[in-house]
Amino acid sequence: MQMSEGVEWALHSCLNLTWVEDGAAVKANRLAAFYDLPAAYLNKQLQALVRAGILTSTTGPRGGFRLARDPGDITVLDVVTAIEGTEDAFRCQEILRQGPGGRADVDYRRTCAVSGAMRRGELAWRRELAAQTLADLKAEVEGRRPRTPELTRRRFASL
Amino acid sequence: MQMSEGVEWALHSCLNLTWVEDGAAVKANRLAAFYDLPAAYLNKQLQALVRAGILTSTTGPRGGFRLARDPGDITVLDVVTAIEGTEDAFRCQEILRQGPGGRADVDYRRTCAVSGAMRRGELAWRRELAAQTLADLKAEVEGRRPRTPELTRRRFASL
DNA sequence: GCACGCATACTCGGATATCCGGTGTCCGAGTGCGTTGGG
DNA sequence: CCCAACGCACTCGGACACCGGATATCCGAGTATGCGTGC
Repeated sequence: MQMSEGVEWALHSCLNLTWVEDGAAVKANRLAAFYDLPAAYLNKQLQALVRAGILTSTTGPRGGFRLARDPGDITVLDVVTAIEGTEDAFRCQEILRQGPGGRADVDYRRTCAVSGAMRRGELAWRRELAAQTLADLKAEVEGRRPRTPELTRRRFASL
Repeated sequence: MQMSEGVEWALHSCLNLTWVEDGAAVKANRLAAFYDLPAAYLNKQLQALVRAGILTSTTGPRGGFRLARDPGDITVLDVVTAIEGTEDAFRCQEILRQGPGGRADVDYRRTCAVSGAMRRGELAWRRELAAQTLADLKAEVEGRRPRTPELTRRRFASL
């Protein structure tokens, strides 16, 4: 079980977008160059963020990506599910149906004890990720490295 | 991000092992037939449980697998990590190192805010899974379906 | 009758193929900008 | 000088290869059993 590395890229890119001058669109090209990532592949991840309503995209010259809403309204979970999808990591195959007393008309994803235990785990995971917004991360970074906003803008300008 | 289906097999198989007569070993063959699973592949998962110290194996005639310790001392997390491995789903690639002010001598897996957020999420997940033991699941099932122990033993006997 | 040794069948264990989703790349559709020509 | 229309360069968007890990399988190593033989 390993998460797509696109999640890390997406989170950092969204964070960087909180520091650009308000309203300015950033090309996928520059977002990729920021961390020396493959541009075409990062573009694919950004598209997923657009479909999820986290970013908005503009085509043509002076186009690019920008945050679709306030950083305080974007949770870490939003970004993760945009990339990884909404389905749980643990997919109950309902193997109990093949066991003794297994019924075809029972939804074992709800009744199976094993499935329930795993679901509780993922629920805790989601709850924790949903409790943190991009604004929280932004504030944490700025508290630790105050020059980050300026450095970020400068780096984008030089790419 | 999807978990190996072996996790579901392992959890159900361990649960079944809590219901066999004390001290009896069950062949991988029978554990697989219980839910109509591919025997050779389930065997591979059971080996992982043996390496993790959750099961003990005996070769030769009358051999098979049995629980290595009390069901109350086996957590759901133990089984999951035995199959999936101990490393986190989110692997911080430390892309900050390529950004402005990135240092080669800093461990960004500890200092990066994004990495920290993801780590907190997985910690909550682990904590939840570690809070539930096989004994808990066993009790839950027996409370809901009292005839399960008997049915399980009978099914193993008929395979 | 009993004990020992051996052959045997049985089970786990790891090495070996196959398949699928993530990774990486490319070219086409659509659009805003700059230019240029005319009024 | 101002405006409009055109061409163009630019960017996103989705379609197309490639690779590593999960899935699935098989055969060999090791062992407890059961039998046969000798005492």
